[in-house]
Amino acid sequence: MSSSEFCQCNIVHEDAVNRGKEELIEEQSAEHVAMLFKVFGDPTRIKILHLLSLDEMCVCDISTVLGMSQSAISHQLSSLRQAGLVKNRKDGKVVYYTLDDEHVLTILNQGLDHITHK
Amino acid sequence: MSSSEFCQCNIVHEDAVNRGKEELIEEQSAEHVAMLFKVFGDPTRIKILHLLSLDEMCVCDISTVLGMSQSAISHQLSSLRQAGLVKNRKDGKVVYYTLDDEHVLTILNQGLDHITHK
DNA sequence: ATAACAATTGAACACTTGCTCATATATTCA
DNA sequence: TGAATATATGAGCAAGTGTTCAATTGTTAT
Repeated sequence: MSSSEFCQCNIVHEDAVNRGKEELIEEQSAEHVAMLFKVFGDPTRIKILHLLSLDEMCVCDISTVLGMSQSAISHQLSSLRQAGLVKNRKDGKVVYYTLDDEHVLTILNQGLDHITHK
Repeated sequence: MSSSEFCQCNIVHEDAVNRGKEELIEEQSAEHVAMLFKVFGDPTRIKILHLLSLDEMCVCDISTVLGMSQSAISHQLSSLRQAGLVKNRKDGKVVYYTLDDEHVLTILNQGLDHITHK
């Protein structure tokens, strides 16, 4: 019933703590998932993902629709690409972006669903 | 086929842009969803949510399991509470936390699913 | 080759975030 | 009441984020 270096409490619930320690998600997984969600955690990126769920779009189209600089959009697309949420194809000077798979859309919709049914 | 103030491109795809503008997610919704995902976008909060999916836990238990200060955990629980992801009940000096609904767990699992099947 | 141009990239900067430390609040018990 | 203690909160700070601005890359057309 002793306390740890991190907690001055005397009444740690041992069974809950032990079970927690056993089944604790791996550090690596926690960071990986957090990184994934972090990418969804910006309104500009949400709007981009939503747009790409409608149709393939080039950088210029997206920046026009969102009323933001092409550079800002390009930076965000870079994040989305790195996170594996979008992919692109090049046609001449123009680069077209699409969602990488529908799993991405599922997560987005889950979020939209959560905020509307609350 | 003209450019806007935000984009120097000459070849905007009008139909894609118009459709995008029509169906564009509302600013408010985009920010709301982003805020939700942002809360999932931290490894500590992921671990807390995962722990709470196993069992109700008090602040002290969580800080013991995660090896983090009680203050740090309390701050994070405050974020989670504000986002409506967890709720608490008070029993004497001890405050027990649980997930607010299983919708929260669904989103978390969706994320875990995504990173493992990739 | 040279100009034009869609997209990318890097640096800089304001702003946000997650922790620590110190303090406050609230409940229990002597 | 006063001491002990579980949790919450506020200030401060190092690290991270999203935008802008300037410069670069890679492709097309003259």
